[in-house]
Amino acid sequence: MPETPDAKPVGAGRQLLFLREEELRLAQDLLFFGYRDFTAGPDALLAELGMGRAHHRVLHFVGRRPGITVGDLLAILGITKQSLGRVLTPLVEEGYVVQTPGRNDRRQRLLSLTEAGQALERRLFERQKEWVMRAYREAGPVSVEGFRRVMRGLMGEDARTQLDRALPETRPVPPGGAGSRKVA
Amino acid sequence: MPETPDAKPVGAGRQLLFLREEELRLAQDLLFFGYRDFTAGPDALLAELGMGRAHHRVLHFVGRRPGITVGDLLAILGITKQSLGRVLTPLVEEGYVVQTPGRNDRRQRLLSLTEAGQALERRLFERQKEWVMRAYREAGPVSVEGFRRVMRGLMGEDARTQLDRALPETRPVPPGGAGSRKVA
DNA sequence: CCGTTTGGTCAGATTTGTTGACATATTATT
DNA sequence: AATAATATGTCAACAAATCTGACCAAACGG
Repeated sequence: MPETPDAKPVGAGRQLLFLREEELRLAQDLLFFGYRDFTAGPDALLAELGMGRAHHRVLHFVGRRPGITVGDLLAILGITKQSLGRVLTPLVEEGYVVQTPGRNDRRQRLLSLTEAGQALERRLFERQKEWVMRAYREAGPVSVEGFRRVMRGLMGEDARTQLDRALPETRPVPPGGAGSRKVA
Repeated sequence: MPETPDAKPVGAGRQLLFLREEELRLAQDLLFFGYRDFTAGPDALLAELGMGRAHHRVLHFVGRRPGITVGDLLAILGITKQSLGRVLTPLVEEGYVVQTPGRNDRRQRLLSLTEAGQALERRLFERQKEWVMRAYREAGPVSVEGFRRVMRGLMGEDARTQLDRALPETRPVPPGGAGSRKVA
């Protein structure tokens, strides 16, 4: 918390206020341009397949949490089930995503990627990976850590909770193999 | 540049690769959630006025570069003039933006915000300002600098150029006051 | 058995983007 | 002066991704 410039010389206060405002407008610019160009690579690839960004998001989050329920996916994406349906149904029909009934609760349709789904998600990921790695390399590890902290701060409470649940604790690679599939 | 782990023990290499991939997937998550929540505040306000995010972008960039030409705005936004038209025309009709013919080239319609436009843009900005300031405060100045560097790295060449042209060099406040209104 | 939850679906609307074709005014070139 | 190029606007049709509202079916749970 820097000074609240009320008793300060007026010129300096003005300058500080100006800088703060300019700083924040710059943040707006950076987020607009950065996010747009961050998504440009996958967008191009998706367009060739007759898909859009919404499909990518589903592939991404299903890939991230295999066996996720429709309800949880809806909560993460923050959209209605009708909107999700129009993207998810084609993905299932075209063999990118499978739905298996939950064995505790058979109303649930647990979602996971097929081989084709994993392959497609990977192709999309690779594009973004190259792009992000370039930015990370140019900026250096300290900046990357700062980037992560600020981005996390830009998230609302709900999103933070979801992110933490999605990534329990940078789970280390299970040395034995694919053995630790508990809970659900 | 960190090590390029080619001659390293295999286990460590695996681990590094895993972390790198997980790191990058985390970046995807952060950008998705962060950008969404970053825009949520203005979106809500805009909805009340029957406008959308596209209107905000026009108000933002016109406010940032008063007197900008339609062509330059199109280049910044990266959309077609038809798309811009459907957002810009209402903004002009409702008195948020004015078009004044360029005095060098009278084909141009130089865009700037009216008083009402400035007021609206400010209301939108204030919401985002609070949000970003919270994130900035929580993260601290070093992280903010890192955030800026990474975001800039995520931008493509064109966007970087435009950003630099938009903000010639953190122009200092003209000490005389509001006297530098030339051009139009 | 009955109410709730989980998920799906149909229908219609909105916002924001796209192409393509043309029109108008103004500037630049020949 | 005639012609070409540029800056902008506009009409029409279309697509992607969201929304709301209504309704249905299967399965769970008391």
